[in-house]
Amino acid sequence: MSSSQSAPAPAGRSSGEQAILDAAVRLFSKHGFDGVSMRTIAQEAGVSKSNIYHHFRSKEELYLAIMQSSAAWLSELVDTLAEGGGSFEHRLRAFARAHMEHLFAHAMTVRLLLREVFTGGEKWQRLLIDHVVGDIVRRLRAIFENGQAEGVLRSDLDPGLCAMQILGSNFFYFQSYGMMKFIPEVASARDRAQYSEAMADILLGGMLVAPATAERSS
Amino acid sequence: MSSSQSAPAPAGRSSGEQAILDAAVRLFSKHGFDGVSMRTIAQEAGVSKSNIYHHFRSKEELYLAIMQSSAAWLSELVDTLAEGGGSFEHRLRAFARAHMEHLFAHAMTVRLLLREVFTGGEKWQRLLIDHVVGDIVRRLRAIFENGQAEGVLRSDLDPGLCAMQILGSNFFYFQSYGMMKFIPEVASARDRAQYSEAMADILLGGMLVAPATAERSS
DNA sequence: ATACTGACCGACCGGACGGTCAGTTTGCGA
DNA sequence: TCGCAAACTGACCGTCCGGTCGGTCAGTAT
Repeated sequence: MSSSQSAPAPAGRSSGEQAILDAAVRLFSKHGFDGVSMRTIAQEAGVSKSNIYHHFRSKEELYLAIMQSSAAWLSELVDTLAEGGGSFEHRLRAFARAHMEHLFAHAMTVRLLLREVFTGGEKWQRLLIDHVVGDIVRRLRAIFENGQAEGVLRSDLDPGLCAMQILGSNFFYFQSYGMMKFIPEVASARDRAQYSEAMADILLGGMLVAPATAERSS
Repeated sequence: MSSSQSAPAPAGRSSGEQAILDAAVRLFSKHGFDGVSMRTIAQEAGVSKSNIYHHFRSKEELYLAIMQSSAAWLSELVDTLAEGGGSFEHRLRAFARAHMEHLFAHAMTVRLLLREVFTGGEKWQRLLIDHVVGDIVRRLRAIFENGQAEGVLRSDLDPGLCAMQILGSNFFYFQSYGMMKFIPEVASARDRAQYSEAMADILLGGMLVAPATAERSS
């Protein structure tokens, strides 16, 4: 859990610069922008504070660089999420499971971006959505639209809304994972794969024992 | 949206102290602990910085006081969430809708606590769970257990896991609300009541058009 | 009048903050 | 081997931070 989880190195980065980026990602994802000082980053990276300013104009620019490369990196990884074929149900289960693994495998980066997506300013939200979130939503939505075209998915459902259900379930699980062990009522959900499977069961088949094709009443 | 959203005033609080608490809740919920200075709070509350230290020993204690009263306050409000009777389906829909309204009606307080629940230390998580989150989970779980006892809810589902689905959906919606307008694919979900209804439709009846009672396969 | 209290304030403290700058080291092509 | 740019450093700057201190003032019980 120590070395390799960070953004790519597109241009030739000096070892020092890379150390700075690694330390910054680690610290910012844990404590947020305001909770990390340049001195701490420098110390953690094993370089002088001045050296950071040699590579980055300001704290904001460093943060920006991290966010951008993280976003770009995650965006590429999203490509691997929904590459499979098979039935609608199989594709949806595969996507949900892959997305869940994806979140935990790159937890640091995800947490970093999540903070900005949920509490950041509009400009950041737009950027992140355009480059990361949008891709995921679009891909997932496509699965649901295909499902409707195949006649397998209920035609009265909004595909975008279905996508929200899957993503919401996964993101909430990801965010809650650390504290789930303190809630005995849901402690059984600590296994990711098991949870993902159960979630798909519910979303696909519903909760009711006698499925009356769910008439919608106000 | 200006005056009354804050914790209760259990003991006789001076107008100054209440102003401090109000300002602190507003600022902390927006910018987090590290993003707010005592000077800003004092200015926003219309009192001197020293006055804050007359009422609270330190910044941490002020934050603590806010979190505790917010948690206690929300905990009381939860009582109103699931007071109804009726069928399982009706109770679940009512809870989901009430919880959703609850989140948005007290957005500031919710955001304040959410930050600590998701990214705070273990001690804070335990406290918040014991006093707020636990209640909600337990209440919701009870609904599902009743549903199983009535034979309406599928017996192979874990009630705690079902609760996670409802809560996850609502919390994710709440957190994403600000940025949903930027994602055209889900822009149709901007209406809370409509979303809540659609979510309940999916969770209750499932997504598939031919419900085969969802055999679970690995 | 006296003594005491809680609410409140302006001035101030040491230290940490983001950021700058003059200068040294290092890697590398000519 | 020289030269030069890039990498890197330590000392330093002004500002803001959380927190303290001495003191004012209205109210109030004696």
